[in-house]
Amino acid sequence: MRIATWNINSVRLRLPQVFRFIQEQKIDILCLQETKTEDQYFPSEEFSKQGYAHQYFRGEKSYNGVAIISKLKFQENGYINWCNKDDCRHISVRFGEEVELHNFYVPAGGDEPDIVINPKFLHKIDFLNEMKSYFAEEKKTKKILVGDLNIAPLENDVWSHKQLLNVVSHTPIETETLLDIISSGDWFDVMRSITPHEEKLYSWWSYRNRNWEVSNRGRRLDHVWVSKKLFPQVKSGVIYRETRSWERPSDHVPVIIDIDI
DNA sequence: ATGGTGGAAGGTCCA
Repeated sequence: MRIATWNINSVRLRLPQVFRFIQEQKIDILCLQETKTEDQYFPSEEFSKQGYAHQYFRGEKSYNGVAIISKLKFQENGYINWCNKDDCRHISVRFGEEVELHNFYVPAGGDEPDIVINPKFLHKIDFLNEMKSYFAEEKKTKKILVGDLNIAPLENDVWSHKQLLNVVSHTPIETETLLDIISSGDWFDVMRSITPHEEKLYSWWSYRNRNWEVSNRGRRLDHVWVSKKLFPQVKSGVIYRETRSWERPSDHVPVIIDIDI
């Protein structure tokens, strides 16, 4: 089974890229973030025609929005309004032999990494703390967690650890909290579990850098985690960099895993 | 220290 996660930054604008990706890469389950559209405008029929009949999505106008589209049948598991906000940052489904799949879009957090003066950063930290208590509680269920977590937790998840230490996405309070969620929830960070920590890994390159490929100032903001007992079933994982060179690309690229389920 | 670009809007907010 092939599962992918991709922050698409408008699913309607980039529908052709999504189709190209899921066809070429033979994706079974695709998790999208930043769909940026209300449910009534989600391109549901178009996905059905491509063979992805099973869908669960939750969006709003202009901002946020998550979707799971699948060739395989699943049951809707629901969603959580983290931080008591109905802002469409999470959905989950159950498929196969009782496997839970969570799709997250964690708040970006604004520019200023200070919870006192920046409410967006406070929201991000609160969101992470809620994730931590939620996943630390129940570890028996087999789980997969994917999404744009808007944090690059390790030194080689950014182009310059030193220069980004005070930049939102790589500050100690964020990276430490994210690593804490991973360890207290018995998660495996798939891409890092199969890649030496000395090796740079990025899934996002800013639009503001015109020559993104040459400057290569990326960050690993997009993640796939699996619960400990599922990890032996993971066969491969890849960050699919190619899409960043496509016409009118998203600033994020997909992360793909193959897992025996 | 600043600004650079892109999306949904049709203001500006957000990333």
